[in-house]
Amino acid sequence: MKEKSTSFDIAFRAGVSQSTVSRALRNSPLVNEATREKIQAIAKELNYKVDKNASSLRSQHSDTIALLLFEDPTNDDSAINPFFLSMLGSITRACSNRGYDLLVSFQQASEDWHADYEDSNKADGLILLGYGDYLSYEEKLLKLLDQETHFVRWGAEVKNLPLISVGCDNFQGGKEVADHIINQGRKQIAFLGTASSHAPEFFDRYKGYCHALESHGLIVNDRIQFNALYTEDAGYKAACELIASGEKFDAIFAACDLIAVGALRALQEHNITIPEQVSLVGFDDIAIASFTFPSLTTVKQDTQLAGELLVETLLTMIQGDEAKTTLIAPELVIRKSCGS
Amino acid sequence: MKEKSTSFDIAFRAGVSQSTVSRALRNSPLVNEATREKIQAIAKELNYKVDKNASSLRSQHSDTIALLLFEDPTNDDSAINPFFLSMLGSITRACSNRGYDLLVSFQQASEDWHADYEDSNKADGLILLGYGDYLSYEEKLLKLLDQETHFVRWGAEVKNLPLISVGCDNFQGGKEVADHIINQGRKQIAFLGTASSHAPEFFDRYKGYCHALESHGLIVNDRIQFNALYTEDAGYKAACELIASGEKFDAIFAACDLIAVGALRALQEHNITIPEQVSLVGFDDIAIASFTFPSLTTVKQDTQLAGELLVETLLTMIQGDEAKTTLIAPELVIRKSCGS
DNA sequence: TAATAAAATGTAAGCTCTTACAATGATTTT
DNA sequence: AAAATCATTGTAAGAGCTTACATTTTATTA
Repeated sequence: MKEKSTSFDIAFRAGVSQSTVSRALRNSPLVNEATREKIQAIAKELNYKVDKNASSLRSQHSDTIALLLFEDPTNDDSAINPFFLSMLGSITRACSNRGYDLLVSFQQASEDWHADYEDSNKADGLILLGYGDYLSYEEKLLKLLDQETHFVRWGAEVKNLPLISVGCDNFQGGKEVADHIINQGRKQIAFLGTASSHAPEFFDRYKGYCHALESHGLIVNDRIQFNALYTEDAGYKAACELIASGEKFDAIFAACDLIAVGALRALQEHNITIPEQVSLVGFDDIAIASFTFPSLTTVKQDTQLAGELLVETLLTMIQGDEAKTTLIAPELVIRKSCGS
Repeated sequence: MKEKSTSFDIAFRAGVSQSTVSRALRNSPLVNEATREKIQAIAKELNYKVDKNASSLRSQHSDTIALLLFEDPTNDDSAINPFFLSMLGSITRACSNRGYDLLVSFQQASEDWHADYEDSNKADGLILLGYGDYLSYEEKLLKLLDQETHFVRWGAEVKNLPLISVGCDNFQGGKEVADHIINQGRKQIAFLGTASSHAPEFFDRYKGYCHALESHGLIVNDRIQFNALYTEDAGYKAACELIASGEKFDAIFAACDLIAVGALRALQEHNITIPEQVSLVGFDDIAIASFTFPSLTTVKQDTQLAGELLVETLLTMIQGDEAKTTLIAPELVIRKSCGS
């Protein structure tokens, strides 16, 4: 690299002190307008940019936030759930709109990700993203809390921890799905996902589904509930198990679109027609959902809004203000897979 | 935040000088093993992390790279082409495998993105990503070159600029597509994309297509070539124009999958059957491609490899070694949309 | 016109590390 | 036993900025 100029070079050329340069470049009201313009002109001419490291070191904040995306360890490192990719996109935009830089990093929940970004002053705060088996890293969250690290999570609330998060109203979403299916006259609605707090989002969707069933006088049948986590493959397998079980079912509620897509494949391979014989509904509304055949009825989570909110909430915390957990309203998107 | 400990605190507790702490924490061979272990233990106990800003400032490198993703300005800020999202994922992984942090940022080609990241020492180098109308920012690339900034681009080579890039062999990909379609007996193959150097990738695909046509004794017919850039909407519109033109065609080569998906929609709305009446082929192999109905024949670009290569190449340059431009082999993925 | 207030600039400390260089003690060589 | 070598540690100088505080200049008021 060529020799870089420093604020001293600018100061020398402008005939002022270095501190005045520093102030001028940050548009401090303390400096005379003429002086400031002169300094900024010289800076531009020399291609000068304030050194981020020096600046952050001195001021003790980096105007940077770090996004930690937790990957599904069962997933062989290739595809990331498109839903999170979409979140990533909106978070990136939200940051840039606010003049913040964004550090992105993929993590395994099991690894030593906590205690890194903010402690080393790489970032002023963290966003934690991923379908969360928060149980498996509750201990790390506690440490984060203990260190007074600023962070927000995407996802469900965690029982009795005072965590700030932004999430979708999964219970409501699950309820709307089940209501809709029931209103279409289906009675045996299988659930593909997980009814355990290891996947709190799925669990909440499941609870909403149960609630709807019960309020329509239907009973929840365990024998048509099969476990599946996050991936298309898992969905495929769960659906195969469901079919093989011999249990009757006339609808499937998949806990996320990827699972639904896998289930769709399984159903088609078994020549089960959708929506005639079986209704299928997913959750997330990833791009793929509108292209499957038949197109997939699902629940849209507004990722654009979610990204904004996550960043907004985190910045509030960084500023030292009180932030609170927000719930985003889900939106049922009706397509062909449930015989609209 | 709580009071953070510094290397001096560690030094005090360990009864050594601060410089020894600094060495110990970076596993310098200069320090005695017993001393090092003691220091590292204390550091761990105090939750100490080396301050990234101080470290980068002093050493003049940040072990960080910046990814600039150029958005299509015609796109109203919502969706990013899934292909690039996939690249983003693989780049993130490649960085983290090498212990580098990654700064991600979306940019409009028109804006003042150059001269920022490396000049301010935020990053040691840049990766430029996006379907590139490099003409529109040639001037900025020149400035980057002039400033001796380290950067790699994803995409086609640019005429006579000495730019290092990693790209797909688009010519070859276009050729394979056309060869395949022709071998299936189709003769009037429309092209939806752009035959201009404003979108060099598309142009190369087009040239490959032309080459294949000619080598099979077919002539390239301008009247069934319609402009479309990057988006599904553009693909839809271009296909509509094609249909409205009244020209005969029995196949469509779309310059990217999103265009193909748009074209698919247009064809279906006009009750044109695929692949019976018209074969349809795309490019990129985004996730959606395998879910359309019929599933989309396309050309896969290995994003996993591409990410690795981009990072690898950039790091080579950062180390001061000679790096060279690489071309990735395209792979034709045959599905149902061209009547395999 | 002197006293006071306001605006603009300068001085210097310090943010936390890395690293060249100097110093120490232990070990080996002659 | 003195000289030379090696391993380990310490000393101190920045890297380039921000900011509290001091100072100067200019405008305002009595």
